[in-house]
This record gives sequence, structure tokens and C-alpha cells, in this order.
Amino acid sequence: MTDGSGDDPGGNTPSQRLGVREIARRIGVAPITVSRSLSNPGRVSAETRARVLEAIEQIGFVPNQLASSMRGNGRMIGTVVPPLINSGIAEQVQGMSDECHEGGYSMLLVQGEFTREAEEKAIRTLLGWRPAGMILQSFVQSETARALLQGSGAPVVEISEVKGRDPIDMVVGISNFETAYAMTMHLAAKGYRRIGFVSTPIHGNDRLQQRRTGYHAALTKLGIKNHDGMEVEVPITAQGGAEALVALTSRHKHIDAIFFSSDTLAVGAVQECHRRGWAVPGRIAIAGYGDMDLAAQLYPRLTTVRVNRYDMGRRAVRQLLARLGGDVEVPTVTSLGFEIIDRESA
Amino acid sequence: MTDGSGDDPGGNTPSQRLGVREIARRIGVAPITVSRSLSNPGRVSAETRARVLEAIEQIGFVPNQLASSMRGNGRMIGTVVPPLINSGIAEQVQGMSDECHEGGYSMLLVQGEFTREAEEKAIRTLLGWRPAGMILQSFVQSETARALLQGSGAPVVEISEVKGRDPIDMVVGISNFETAYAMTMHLAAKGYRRIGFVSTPIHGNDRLQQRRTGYHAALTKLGIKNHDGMEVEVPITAQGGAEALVALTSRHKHIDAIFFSSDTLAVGAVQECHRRGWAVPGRIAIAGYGDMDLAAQLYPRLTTVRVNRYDMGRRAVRQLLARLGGDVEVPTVTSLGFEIIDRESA
DNA sequence: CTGTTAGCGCATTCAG
DNA sequence: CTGAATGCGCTAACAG
Repeated sequence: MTDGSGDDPGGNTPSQRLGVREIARRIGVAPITVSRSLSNPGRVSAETRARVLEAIEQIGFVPNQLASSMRGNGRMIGTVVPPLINSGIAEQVQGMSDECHEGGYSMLLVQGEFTREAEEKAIRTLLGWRPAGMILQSFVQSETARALLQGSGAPVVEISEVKGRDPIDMVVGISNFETAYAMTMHLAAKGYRRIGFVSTPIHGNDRLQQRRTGYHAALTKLGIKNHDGMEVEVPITAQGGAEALVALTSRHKHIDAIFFSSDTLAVGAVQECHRRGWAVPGRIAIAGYGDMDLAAQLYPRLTTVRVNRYDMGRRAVRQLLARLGGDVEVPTVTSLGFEIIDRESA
Repeated sequence: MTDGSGDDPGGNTPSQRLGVREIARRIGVAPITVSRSLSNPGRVSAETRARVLEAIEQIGFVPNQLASSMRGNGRMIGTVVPPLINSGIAEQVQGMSDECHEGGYSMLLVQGEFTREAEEKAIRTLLGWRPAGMILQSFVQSETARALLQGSGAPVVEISEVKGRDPIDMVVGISNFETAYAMTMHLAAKGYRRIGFVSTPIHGNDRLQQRRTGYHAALTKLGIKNHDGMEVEVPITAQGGAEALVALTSRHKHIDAIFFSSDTLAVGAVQECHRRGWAVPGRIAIAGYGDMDLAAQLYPRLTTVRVNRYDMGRRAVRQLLARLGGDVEVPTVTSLGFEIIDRESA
């Protein structure tokens, strides 16, 4: 049964059950030569290599990455991400994926929520695959999980807030505090004084926590008080944004601007304004966060915080690959810039 | 160096370098007993099992899935997906991911474009990891890739058009032809006669091809002629949708409705209408495809084709897991329903 | 430039 | 209920 053709009545179906050994046998070389032809072409004569490649092509052989990985040559990057829908995480995943593939790595995607328990479970799952490197969203809360990650020996990038806690290994991100502070100041500079804040569920998400803190800090700096109850948490949907708008404007008749922690929410709120015949920003100003594709095309064009999440994903992987490539000089903290995009909605 | 504590000055850092063997050694049992405690609890006495689990907890041991997979116990589902941004694929990936995790599987995500070359490369990458099952978007074009997939022995689901070509193994999807046909008919029933069609790049994407064909078939059925040049292809962005609107309305002054192959495009077009002061659907009716989250909240609410992509993802994985669980009765073709959601924009 | 030996960590098979 | 031997496919290390 070692010839691999055991249960294949057809006879010449390419089968992944065949390995380097079979290739080697067919052309009369040692298995290691086949291996080298692929991963270390310099150490094999051009002629031998050609024969090997031909046999590989003919037999439809695809090297087994699992076996490679067990020998320490793993080329898999693992990541834990929150739900992809509506969140801007999709762009980040895209960035990671692109950079991974350009570097010859594959990406394992594990779903994780922002609860300690789910986080730990996700990280365990990830570690089970012995990835060469890992990327996590937000800081890891669970001490157990942090210890596990550290003990793995693999490089880790946390894509998160660049300020505050000690990273497990490396961080890539922005100062969420600063972005929110800057946007709040921006709104104030445009004359708005009663500024509400709407976010998606904050619990366990230090990025959102930082944004809220930045918003508070700006209000304090501006000497604006009485903003109690001008904050709402809603699910990350367009409808959530609309509901937040309704809630805030009915509770606070003279609120004049709302800062949403996500463009998705802001877009939903703008639709609700249209529906009510409210001018944006005449009746109320709306600002978002993320600069999603639609933001620039929205009517009115959305004032928002631009954070290049695609690039964030790419950078995270790049850090990992640099480290895996033996570069010791890789910076521990990579802070990406952001931009306040002033458009029509505020 | 077999005690695994070699280069760890701290001493008790949990290390993934430790395996079942070490756990076994510590509590004086055979490695296999550790293995069984995890995967086959019934075959181990409760007391032994408790000791094993305690040691595992203490040492921070996470079983190596690579090694398991090499023994044929792989718990990884691989998938090839087009870019996640703006495409509705994110929802599908979410569905796959959720179902995978509930079933105890992990998901490997490989990026693939709709060109034959990229497709083949992506599939090779995927196969290298010897996934227990695979999910592909769209039908596989390349014969080489199809042969490779078939030869792998693993179950394959193509999420695609349910009509037409022979699947490699199983298909989950909808009849894109029917959805587009139905929407075009729906628009006609509402009185529109000069109906344009806008899609994202069609080449190599049989889903889009089928939608266009469905649109054509409906027009023919309706006896509507002279729709030459009433089709445009644009990138899948809100701006693309706006540009398509401008292009079509300037070329065809009396066009009265546009059917977009994606909500993202439709939403962009609606914004452009607002900007121009055009009533929707008064000046022009707009219909989308996908029923994305924003569609129901949009102003005006978007008439669209509802396709539950999240569910499609879940179903695809469910098929795979059923087959992996030994169920031979798994249907080859799973056709999900769709719904024409009649709202305000058309 | 090419080959031999050995082992990564787990789980199947067969024996106690 | 528990264990010993063995091999999945690949590649590092060390010959030749």
C-alpha cells in the first residue's frame, strides 16, 4: 500500500497521497533531493532539478505543508478576529492575507469575541496549529492566554492601541485616544458644542475604550460639561446608528453633533436624518470613524477619521515576517498615522 | 534536551514544545493514554483522565493539530475566497467560520482571484495543507485544478451557481439566473421598461455571468429590445456605482431603472442621485443585489434581491462536515432560496 | 552535488 | 482499561 494507488480504480488520478518518496523513486534519486529541488534549488544540479520538477508536474504532487511544519518549516500565520461583518476588520484581514501570500505564507483565521473565555479558547485553537507567527486583535486580556502565547516561542503582533499596556511581543496600531480626541476637537473647532458619542459595545475592547476616553478628554479640555447621557452603545449595524440618533436627539433636544465610533453607524444615522427631513449638518452634524469606501460617496459626504486598516493588516504581517526572517531590529511598537477627513456631514 | 526546558531560563513558562510524551512521563502513564484522555475519554478510567487533565492544565499543553492531521485526523477546512472588501463575501466567510468552530474545525483562508492562474495557485496552496474539506467560490475553471481537487480525496463544496456545469463534488448556492430574471421581471411589473444592468467585472465569474443572462432572458421574454449599451461594468465600490449611474443616464436619457449586481453599487448610485437632486424612484429606479445590512436602512430603502450569504457559508460547511461524519446521503446540490425584497427605491 | 539516518508529535493496530 | 511498536511526509544534520 505504499505505492499510494491503493483505492484508486482509475489508476492515474493525481493523488495527494503520493509524497517525495514516490517522486524520488520514479526518477531514481533520494527523497531529500526532491525536497531540495523545491526549497533549496541551489543545492541541486540544474539537470536533476529539471527531472524532479517534471515528475512532480506529471504526478500532480503538492508538498505536504503539515509535514514541513512539523520539521519547523511552518509557513502559516494564525490570526484571531472578531466578526467580519460591518466592522472594517474585513479590510484588515484583506491586508494580512495579501501580505501573507506575497510572502509565501498561508493564513489561518480563527473567530474570537471580546470575552476572556472566547479569547482564550480561540488562542488555544490557534496555537494547536503551531503557526509561525500570530496576529491578534486588541490586547489579550487573559493572563493564561498571554502566558500560552509567550511560551509558544512564535512572534506575536497585537493590532491595537499603541499606548498603555505592555504588548506580549509587538504592537501595530494607532492611538485610538488621539484619533477620538482629534475628531472631538475638530467638531468643536467647527462650532459644535453639544457633542454626543455613539459606539458599538465597548466591553473588553480597549480600542473603543480609548476612543471614549479621548472623547472625554477633549470635552474636558474644552471645558464642556453636562454631557451626561450623551453616550449610547448600539450594535454595529446601520439600524443601530439610526436608533442611536433617535435616542440621543430625543433625550437631548439641542444636541448639535454626534461622533460615531464606526462609519457603519454614522451612515445609518444619516439615512435616518434624510427620512426625518433633517439637514446634515444643518439640524445635526454627523461624524464617523474608519473612512469606509462609502464614506466619500455618501450624501452628504461623511466627515470621518481615516485609519488605513488594510495597511495595518499588511504591516502586522510584515513585522512578523521580518522577525521570522531573522531580523532582530524589528520595532516593538509601530504607530500608524491617522487623518481627520473633513467633508460635508459635519 | 528532551525535557523541553532547554532554553527557558524562567523554568516554568508553558511551552508548546512539550508533547503528550512529556505529560505522560510526568504522571507515569503511556503517551497514548494522554491522547485517549483527550480524544476518546470513554477508553480511560475517570481517575487517570483527571490526572492527565490536571497535568495538561498545569503545563499549558496544547495538542499539536499538525501531528494529528498527519495521522488523518485533520480538523481543518480550507477555502479560497475573492477579496473580502465590499463584496458580501465577508458574510459568507463569517457563516463558514461560525459553522466550522461549532463543529470543532479551523478555517484556512486562501486568497484567490477569478483568473485561471490565480485560481490554480490558490488551490495548490490549499491542498498543501491537506484540509479535511474544501470550499471554493465559483466553479473551478482550470482542469488541472479540478483534477487536483478530485485526486485529493477530500470532500469539496463549490458555492456557486447551482445550474449548468457538473460540480467537482457538491454545490451549494442559488440560481443566479433566476434571481436576476425575477428582479428584472419585478421591475417590469412595476412599470419600468428601459432597464439598465450594472455589474462588477464579469470575466471568469460564472455567478455574474448567470445574472446577466437572467437579465437578458427577462428582457427577451418581455419583448423589450433596444437595450444595447445599457450594460456597464465597474469596480465593486460605491464610487463605481455612482459612475455607472452617470454613464448610463447620460448615454440613455430615458432609462428609467437600473439593476445593480451588488448593493454596494446601488447604494453608491443612490447617493449620486441625491447629489443631483434626482428622486429615487421618481427620476430613476434603483435595485440592488444582496440585501446588505444597510439596504433596509437606506434612504430610500433599497429594493433588492435577498440572498442569505451567511447561511450559504454555514450550509457549505455543514455539507462538508456531514460527509466527513460518514453520512453518505449528503445531497450533491443544495439550492437555497432567494427573495425579491420590494422596498422604496424601485 | 547527492545520499543516509533519524525524528518532529500524535494515534492506529495489535497485545496484554 | 492500559501499553508498545510503528509510521504519517518531510527535512536537518551529517556523511560521502
